[in-house]
Amino acid sequence: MAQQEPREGRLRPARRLTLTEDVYESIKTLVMDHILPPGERVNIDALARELDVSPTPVREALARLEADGLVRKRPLSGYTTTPLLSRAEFDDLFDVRQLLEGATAGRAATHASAEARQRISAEAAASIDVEAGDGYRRHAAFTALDAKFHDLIAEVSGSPLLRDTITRLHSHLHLHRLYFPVAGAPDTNTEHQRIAAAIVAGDAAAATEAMRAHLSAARERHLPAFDQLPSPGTPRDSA
Amino acid sequence: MAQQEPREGRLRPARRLTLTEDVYESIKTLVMDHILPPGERVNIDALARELDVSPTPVREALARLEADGLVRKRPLSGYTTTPLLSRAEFDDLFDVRQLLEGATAGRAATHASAEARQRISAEAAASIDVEAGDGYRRHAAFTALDAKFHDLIAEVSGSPLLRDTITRLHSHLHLHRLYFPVAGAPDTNTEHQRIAAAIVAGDAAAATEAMRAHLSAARERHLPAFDQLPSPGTPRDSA
DNA sequence: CAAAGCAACATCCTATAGGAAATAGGTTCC
DNA sequence: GGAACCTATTTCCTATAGGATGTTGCTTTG
Repeated sequence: MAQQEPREGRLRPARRLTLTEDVYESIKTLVMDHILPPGERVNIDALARELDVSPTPVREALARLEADGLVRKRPLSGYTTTPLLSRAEFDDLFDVRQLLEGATAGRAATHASAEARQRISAEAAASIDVEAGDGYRRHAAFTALDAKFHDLIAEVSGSPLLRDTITRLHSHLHLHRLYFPVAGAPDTNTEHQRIAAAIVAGDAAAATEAMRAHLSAARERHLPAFDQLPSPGTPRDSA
Repeated sequence: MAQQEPREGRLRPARRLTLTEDVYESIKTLVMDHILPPGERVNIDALARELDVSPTPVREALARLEADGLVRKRPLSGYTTTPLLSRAEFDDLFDVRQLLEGATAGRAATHASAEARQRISAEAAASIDVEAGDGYRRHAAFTALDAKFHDLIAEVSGSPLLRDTITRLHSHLHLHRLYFPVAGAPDTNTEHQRIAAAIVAGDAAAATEAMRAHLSAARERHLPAFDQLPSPGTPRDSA
């Protein structure tokens, strides 16, 4: 077969050694940017053609994405992208985040090394100047920075399992899908700095409280998304 | 090709509609029962021959298992089963369990319906009479019952996401792999009943405390596993 | 005797082909 | 006019083949 040809691959960033890995990231991006709309059916062959690979790695990537909860698979009907968060799922997500991330903040205040505290402090300060670019780019950059800050705290908490558990929630991906226009960036930065200060000071109780308050405020900020969209969380028939 | 032949499949319980699903469960069982030893390389082709299917569904099932954390994939070297829990990972697991399952117990005490409280109470009582069979069978049955009890509380907690998060820890699978001989079954049942009583009484604080105490005690019961095995958690070189 | 280089092997990774089931549309009957 | 049935198409699911790469063992040289 002619598989040794260079082939003008469409989107393939750097060929990380395995095609499946690249395909996995590509599909994740497609889901995030609504190029694959929520609740829509995913055609494996079409996706393979689009990415210019064979269906096999696509299938493998989708299996991983299913375990991540980003797509669902109905036995003989194919894959569909996960619908947007319903209001109940949204509240559930933030309840769990408060539990998990409140714990990471508290642990970070206790366990973090001096160098780690430095990094957190720097990260909280750096996220102020995200003001360039249009609406979407700005939102994407802000979301990425927010995710980085939260992951940094989880990393420093000293519990790899807790960090993995939080990562698997894919909070920022779901929020990004749910709500495009960003609001309250200054508030977010202020809250981040308050969390960082508590961690640097080594006050576990204060760090936990600051994180929980931050998530509570973030939850309120995202709430309008449910009013402006036609019906963000109407569950498709999943018989 | 001759793929429409009935084919005397070796282990294929009921053909749940998709081969991949069955293969997934089969491999999970193989990992649990040490037929695939911890830290060992997994040969895709050999596994496919063993299960009498083509490599494709095996590959797809392994991708899901990797997302679950039961196997690891090194880019061009193949899959390996996850090593047994190290002492640090073991402690980490129970820390996270205390956090998560303490919360489910508390929520269950508050949110559960009357019917749900009934089920929990019955389940805690039923798990007493697990005494038949040889060592391994007895252990497997006990592990399954314990998992069922914990999942029941998670289900009743009213947070689907929290339940999924706990399920993804695969606590019982890891413990099962780590430690074959079971000990302290009566203690476990007593502790379960204490948790159930607190939930039935609707005392959230007591339920949380009972769950955390139970997990703390269970952690102590499992601890000898690290003394008797040669080197349960020695991390293989993972360069 | 040890270390580096080379060659053979095994294994993974990707691509393609074909059968089976579900879905959608049109037609016919009541 | 509506509903049920049938047919055609699309899509998924499984199987097989071949190229590329990593690994291992052996040989050779310093």
